[in-house]
Amino acid sequence: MFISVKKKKIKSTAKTPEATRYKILLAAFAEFYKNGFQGGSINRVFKIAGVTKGALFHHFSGKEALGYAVVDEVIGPLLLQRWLQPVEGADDPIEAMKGAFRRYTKEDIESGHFVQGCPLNNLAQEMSPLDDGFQSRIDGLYAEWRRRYTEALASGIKRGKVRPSVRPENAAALIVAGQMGIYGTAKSSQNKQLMIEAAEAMCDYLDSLRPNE
Amino acid sequence: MFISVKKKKIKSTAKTPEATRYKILLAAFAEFYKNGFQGGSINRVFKIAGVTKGALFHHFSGKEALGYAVVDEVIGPLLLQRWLQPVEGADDPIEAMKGAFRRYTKEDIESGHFVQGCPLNNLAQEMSPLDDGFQSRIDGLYAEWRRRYTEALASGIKRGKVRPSVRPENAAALIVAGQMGIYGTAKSSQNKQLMIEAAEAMCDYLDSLRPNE
Amino acid sequence: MFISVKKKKIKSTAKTPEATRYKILLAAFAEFYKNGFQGGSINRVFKIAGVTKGALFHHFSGKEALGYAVVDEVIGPLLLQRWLQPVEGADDPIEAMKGAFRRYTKEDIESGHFVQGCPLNNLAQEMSPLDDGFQSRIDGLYAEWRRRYTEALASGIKRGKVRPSVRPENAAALIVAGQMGIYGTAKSSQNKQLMIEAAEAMCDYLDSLRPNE
Amino acid sequence: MFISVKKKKIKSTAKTPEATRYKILLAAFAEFYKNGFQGGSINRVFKIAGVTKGALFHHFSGKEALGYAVVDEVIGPLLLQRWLQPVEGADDPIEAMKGAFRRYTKEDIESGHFVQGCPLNNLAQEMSPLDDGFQSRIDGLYAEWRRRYTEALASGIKRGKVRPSVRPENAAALIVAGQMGIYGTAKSSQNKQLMIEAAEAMCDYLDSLRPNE
DNA sequence: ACGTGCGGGACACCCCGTTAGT
DNA sequence: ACTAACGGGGTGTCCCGCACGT
Repeated sequence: MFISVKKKKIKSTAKTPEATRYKILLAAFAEFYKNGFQGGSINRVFKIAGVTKGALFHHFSGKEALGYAVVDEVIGPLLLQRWLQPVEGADDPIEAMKGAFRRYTKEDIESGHFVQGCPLNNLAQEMSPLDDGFQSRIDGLYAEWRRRYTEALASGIKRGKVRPSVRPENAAALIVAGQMGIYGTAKSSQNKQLMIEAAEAMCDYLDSLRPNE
Repeated sequence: MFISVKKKKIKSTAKTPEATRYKILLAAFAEFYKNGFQGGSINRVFKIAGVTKGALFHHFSGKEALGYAVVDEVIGPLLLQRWLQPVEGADDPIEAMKGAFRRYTKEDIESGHFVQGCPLNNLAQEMSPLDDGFQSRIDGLYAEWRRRYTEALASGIKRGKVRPSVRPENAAALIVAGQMGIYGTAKSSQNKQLMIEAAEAMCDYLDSLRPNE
Repeated sequence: MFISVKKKKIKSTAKTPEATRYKILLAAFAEFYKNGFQGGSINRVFKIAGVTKGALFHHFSGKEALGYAVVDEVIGPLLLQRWLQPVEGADDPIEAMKGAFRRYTKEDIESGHFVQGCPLNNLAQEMSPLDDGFQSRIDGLYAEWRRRYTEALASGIKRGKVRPSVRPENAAALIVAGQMGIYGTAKSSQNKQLMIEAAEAMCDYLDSLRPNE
Repeated sequence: MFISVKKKKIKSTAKTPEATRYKILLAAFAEFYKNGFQGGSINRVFKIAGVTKGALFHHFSGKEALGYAVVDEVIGPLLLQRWLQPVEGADDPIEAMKGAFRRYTKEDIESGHFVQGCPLNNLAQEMSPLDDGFQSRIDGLYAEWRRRYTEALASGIKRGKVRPSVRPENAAALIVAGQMGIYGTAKSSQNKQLMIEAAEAMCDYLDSLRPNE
């Protein structure tokens, strides 16, 4: 080499902590979504995120903390946006639930995501009995979900949109559980048709909650 | 030592290969039930089974084969006995389903097993997207389950025990999925009351399939 | 934001570099005293000192330099004050040595410090064969100690307070070594009584250096 | 390659568990002797021993267990052979102690081992305050050492070889402690001459225990 | 049919040090 | 003078599976 050009130190150390942290979070979400929490690898997480091990451990104190952050900061907001906001303040809760349900099952079938199931449900099944931190976080999300559906049904009863003999708590419990079951079934069968069938039956069930005219 | 007496090999190796194999299988079932397949440890399995690693690898070619055998030889028969036989040839399928459902949810609540969920569902959620061997075995079991419930509902329609407008395939899909969801919910909430509520709602749904008289 | 008001940097960084440096030094002393140099953690040091890693590396170029500074600036002065000054210019060196010895063994037994041994000895045992920088510093301190005790004994001989057949170098070597050994024994046995016994024997030895009257 | 010669599987898996175990033990002794227990590396141990990590963890459950085994199975016997057996049943305990002392200090000076100190003392200084398992093992060895020296001195008094005014417990405590101190001093000063001087002073002290004739 | 010494790779954690910035 | 993001490498641990023996 003739002329020794001073290597411009690109060295994109970057110092954009929020962005770095979020890259890690998203990579961890994907890793745990695919391989589960126990099967997920921290080494793969930081490689996929394109950061170093040091950066990961700077932002998260360990695998557990990373998992908790995924629940709190990724899965929670996702749940809120997908399933809770659509029924919030809806005039006809049954219609709103069916709408959200049809929309997202369709989306997940088309994108192929359905074979990996619901991220929240996956973590719930794997980690709830093993780790209290996960258990309380996950149960908190489900409880909130049930609470809002219960409210929506109760206010639907008041406005004559839902049959008065329906007990909102029980129905909400079944709706949420059924949803988990449908996603779980679809995942284990890897069968779109089956998902559609179960979704139709769920819509039939929802319709059965309407007042007999 | 003057005379080397051949030690009489009492060595209660016992030569009961079937029993050995079954001990391993049960220990593996318990281990995977508790920690999942990926989180489960072969080392713990053979220690709990009270055999050596060599014995385990003699009977099963590896962790994967052991997992498959657990599905085929432990979980499958369990499923059959618990959920399929009670509705087999029942006069009133809805009553039979409700009966099985009420009985086993009660049992699992009392024994505390409910916090660990359904063994089949656990494996399904964890391994279906990761391993085709598990996926096909598990889906086979669920498919059989749905098939028999579909049949039971169809024959119920013929005998006037089920409303003719019910589509048996869809209803069976929801019943099976709902069951998974209810067990999953109970596991992640660790809440008996919630399990009872959801079970009640499921029974309401089943009643809604009866003919309007 | 229209007008960017410069936040008045109250920021009590305090700009007291000497104080910061000393806090780090003391924390490092404690950490290395407890866990050894290799087992000691820089991360713990700066956390205990209540400063950041950056501050630590600003004042000390690395772990090694920090360790050296602990020897030079903490352990050295401590040694001087405890063991050297009391015999400095003493009329009866044997009495002075016994006095210092009795006083500090008593103090360390009462405070419980004796179970952690002598900071200098600890570092000496761990690091002398591994690192020349430590070795020369530590040996320097011991050499100074022996030198002063040798002098004290020699001048004691001149003044008739010490038996002339005593070779001051050898006796000083044993006194210093014995002291190390006694602290080491006490530390590994965690036994006060043993420390007292050995200290008594040491005092007997010192008395044996007096002239036979 | 024309003729595919079946590679004779030399594969010296060997299956000589005792030999393997002992190789690991010796390598661990050397590693911990040189770098201390905390600074010592399991990775280096099994590489030096010429075995694999699997073999190491088959024979020892972890670093701690390996360290304990080094104390029990290497250092203990060494201590016994070097310092305890020579005074066992000796007619003149003082002569026997001086003999052992002169012999081994000479050996260690010539071999150069003295710069690494006494293996037992090293571990004692490092680990006694940090780990109860080490502490009790090490203290056990020292206690045994003191016990036997105490006995030897007591029986020496009876036989007129030791001055009756000597308190055997105290003297034994100082002898053992002094020995530790001398080895420690030699190690930290890396100075042969100093070791000889201190050893001479120790012999003088031992002579001072004889009856005044 | 079963026991065990052993192989080697992956994992989570934690460490010390650097550097761009304030 | 001091901060925090970040770089990587090393550590002890544990795991699954093999192969030789009995």
